[in-house]
Amino acid sequence: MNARRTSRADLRPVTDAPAAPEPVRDVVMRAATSLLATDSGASLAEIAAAAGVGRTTVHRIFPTRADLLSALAMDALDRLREALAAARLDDGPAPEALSRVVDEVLPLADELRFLDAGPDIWDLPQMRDGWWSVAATLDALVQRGQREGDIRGDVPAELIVEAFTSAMWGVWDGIRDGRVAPATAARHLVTLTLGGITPPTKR
Amino acid sequence: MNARRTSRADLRPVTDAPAAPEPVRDVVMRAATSLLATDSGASLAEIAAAAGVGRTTVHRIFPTRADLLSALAMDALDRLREALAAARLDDGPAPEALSRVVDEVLPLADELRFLDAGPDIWDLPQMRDGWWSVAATLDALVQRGQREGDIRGDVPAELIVEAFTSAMWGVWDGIRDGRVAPATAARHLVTLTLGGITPPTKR
DNA sequence: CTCCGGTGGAACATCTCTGTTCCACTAGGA
DNA sequence: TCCTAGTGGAACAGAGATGTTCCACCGGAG
Repeated sequence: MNARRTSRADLRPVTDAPAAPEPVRDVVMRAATSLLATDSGASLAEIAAAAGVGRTTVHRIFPTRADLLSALAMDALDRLREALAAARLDDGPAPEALSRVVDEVLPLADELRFLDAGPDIWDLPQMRDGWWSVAATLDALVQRGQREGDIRGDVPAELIVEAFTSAMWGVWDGIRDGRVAPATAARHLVTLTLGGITPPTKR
Repeated sequence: MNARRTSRADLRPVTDAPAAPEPVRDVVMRAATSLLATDSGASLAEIAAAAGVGRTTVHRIFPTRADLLSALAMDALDRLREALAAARLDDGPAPEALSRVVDEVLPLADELRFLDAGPDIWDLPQMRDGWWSVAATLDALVQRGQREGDIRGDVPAELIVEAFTSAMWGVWDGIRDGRVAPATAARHLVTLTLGGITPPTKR
């Protein structure tokens, strides 16, 4: 399959690349991501309509609804893992790494927002496992920070990770609903996470 | 209706109060609360079964599913408002009031957890309005703290409230799923909220 | 031009949930 | 004892969604 695609591409002159037609699969997934973000109960018919394709076509690519959700979940997890990789969790002091996590993950809001929608997605074992592994990665980061004395040790790492990730979800929501300014959200979230609400002058 | 109930009660001797039979309505609401907390899509049939009553009876009390959800939402908001009242938001420094909020609200997890389940509940205008007013109350508290110099002013109040409430939701989840120890959760959450993750020794 | 893969549309069976109606039963009060 | 309100069960219609099948169409490759 890959070979065939490659050979076809090679036949074309590289110069006037005719705006490679986006695979239908991707169009459907984008539409689903965007639709499910605001309406977790969106039916396959609605998703198909939003993607501009027939319901039959959706069904040909994703035989069941679970297949579609699963593909979306895998995609989301991939992006998340890429973001964590880009944050270089093992480099430098843990708090700085956490700050990079915010910078890398927060912009993904549009593509991950749909996750908070339905429980259907979290019912997928792959999703639970994948998320668990992400949380475990962050756990390890926080624990490293605690060992190295850069993160307070009097609060369990799991609770820190839980509060941290939840705060990020909340800020996503706030951005979506217009309660939080997108541009400065990352910086403020980092400030809060590192220093809490106590003003710097009072410590 | 109220009068009739009162007069009946008055006829009984107060001494051997025969364990007043719990109104069916309350039984149903409790069952629904508990069931929806883990399965937002629970059908009325499942809820009725969990409550130990017939589906017909549920339907007699709550003509439509929306009526039931609405009643649950109102109940949850009432409890939340009571908790905020008990936290005496206007007394003393704002950070201490916030800390009391955690102490009062966190134990409500069992009764409020079902809120994170379905979007159905948040679609109710009463729920959105009610929650909005709760958030506004917290906003005001944070702003007071900022005016009085007890809460940092370089982060918008809405973002603080957003991150704070989200962290609380997250800790609820963590408790439910066994990732977070219930007994110490409130204290740790307060510690994090006030001081962030930076160890006290490093400031 | 012809063929053919991919597509869209229509129709269908099936399932599940909701909301409604009707009837039988039972416990407690008059 | 009889009556009645409240209840539970069964059955029904309707709505919506899913998954399947079949067929017509179109555009590009040969």
